[in-house]
Amino acid sequence: MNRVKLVQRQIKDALITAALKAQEAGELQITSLPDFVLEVPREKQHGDFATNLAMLLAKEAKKAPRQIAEIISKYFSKTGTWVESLEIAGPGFINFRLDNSWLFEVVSDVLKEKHNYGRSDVGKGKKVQVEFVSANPTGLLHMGNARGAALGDTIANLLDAAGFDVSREYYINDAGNQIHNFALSLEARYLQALGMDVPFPEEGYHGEDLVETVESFIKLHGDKYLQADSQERQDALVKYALNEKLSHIRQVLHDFGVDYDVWFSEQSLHDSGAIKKVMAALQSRGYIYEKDGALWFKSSLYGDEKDEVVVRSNGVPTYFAADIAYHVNKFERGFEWVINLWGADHHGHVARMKGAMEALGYNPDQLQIVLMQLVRLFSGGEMLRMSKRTGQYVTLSELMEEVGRDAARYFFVMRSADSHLDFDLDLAKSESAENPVYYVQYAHARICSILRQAKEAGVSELPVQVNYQLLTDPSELELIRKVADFPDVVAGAALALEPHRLTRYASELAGLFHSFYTNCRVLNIEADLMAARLGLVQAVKITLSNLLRLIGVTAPERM
RNA sequence: GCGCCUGUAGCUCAGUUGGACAGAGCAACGGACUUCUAAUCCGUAGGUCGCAGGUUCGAAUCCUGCCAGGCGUGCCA
Repeated sequence: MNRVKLVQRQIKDALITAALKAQEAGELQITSLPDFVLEVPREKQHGDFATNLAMLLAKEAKKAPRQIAEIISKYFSKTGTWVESLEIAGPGFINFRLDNSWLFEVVSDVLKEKHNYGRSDVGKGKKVQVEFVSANPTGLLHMGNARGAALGDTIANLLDAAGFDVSREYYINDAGNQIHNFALSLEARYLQALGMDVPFPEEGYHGEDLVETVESFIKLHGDKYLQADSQERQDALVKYALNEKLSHIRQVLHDFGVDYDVWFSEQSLHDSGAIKKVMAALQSRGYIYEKDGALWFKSSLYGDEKDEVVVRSNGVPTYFAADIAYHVNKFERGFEWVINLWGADHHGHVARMKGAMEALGYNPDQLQIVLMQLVRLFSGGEMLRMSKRTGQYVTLSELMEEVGRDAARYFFVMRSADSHLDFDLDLAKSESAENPVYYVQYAHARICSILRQAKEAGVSELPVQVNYQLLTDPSELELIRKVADFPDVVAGAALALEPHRLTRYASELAGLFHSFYTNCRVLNIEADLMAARLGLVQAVKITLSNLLRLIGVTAPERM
């Protein structure tokens, strides 16, 4: 259990005891205690913690909140808590001021836990799956995919740190219409490359990368497929290109720091009969009907605007049908929490997907879709227009070349998923104060520099007993307080699936360190104080590096 | 038309289950380097929380209506 939680629980217990005593004494007319909060006030003057208990009791006890607060504090016993003093303030808050000693135990905790500091077991080993990116293997990864990669991977890291059993998965759309278009595009490029004047399909993939794919195909097979049957030619091209595209995607994501546990093929759902099976199940439960020669799922029962086709009149299942089978497969594999990251342009798909799960007897609440809004790229103050259809877009590998992996990952995680992301290329690559990534990394580098010099001076080993009571400067205490919050920040961000809380916390922690750094010297001071500060600085280093690892950003030793 | 997301300081955005005078970074202005990295720190200034109602001890947060922007509304994925 982390220190903050421990301290909070002690105060809450003491509050409950106080309220019950007041009730027994007949001073409070209540039958039950509300779910009150003990929170950290925004204003430092309001103490270390504050509770709204008295205000929540006002109605039932038929007394003014401040009066109730008086009664509760009269019966409040400080023994067994860190509370030094308490006061009644504002409309009826009870504010608590704590003895700073509890903070010093945090430093020892961090030094003991090292790279495990921040981890918790709130997930209780529950099996959770995060599916993200899942870009069509017909082209290169664009900015939307990049944001998905950074967010998805960080969410998975967070869940892992919060004690879930996490699996990362990539769904390969290697079936359906887009593969057909892919085949036609490849064939056209192939024939063009061999000197034939054939038109390029309107709905095809116009990207230059396909020309290169076909060139390497020709290097391998020459004009062997020029005379071949069109179907045979397309099959050979698609097989080759899918493989090439997928290994490329896998490599780029790996370079971005993202590695998957499972790559799941859509085609396998067609081949295994899983789609047919799940359609039959829906049909027998009465959720399917036929209209205009096609089979429809009654998604309008689940808040969808209208019903959705699952099997086209030509007998071919739609993407939606495959997706239903895919999600059934996920639940069959025993995942208790299934998380998907989708672009906001797929939001229309959410209601029917959850509806299909409900129709099949699964709990739709166990399927959670995180929607991310679109990314806009800015350079020189101008927005870069992008179009996937014409193949004109900035790819993930280009972005990494341009701004580096650290800045890219940090920037994508910085904003909450449901806000539009304006990605400023100039800012991301600027090596200056404006760049938030460097601000955080710099704090880590500064600490490493201190520790290097401590080592050279032969003072890096902390004595067995360090007297942290010597840390009394406000900048020291605030810094420790922030370090103490880390486990809760991680657990909270994990459960809410909100990785952007990490970057926010990162800049706060780094900021407090930089203030401490200007206020307090660490080296060449009195030995006992130096030991205490070295301990603190090491604890901050551990916290920063654990934090940056979650975001997928490096913690440099020098800058 | 309908559905989802967004609207908070000049700009980019936080604001966790409703809590005390609404926060940060950048930009602007003024300061701080003979001592552990100035990619830093300290300070000043800046807001009718899109608009109008409602719910309550209390609303940026919940409800209703309206306005603006994005996305969706395919037998595409």
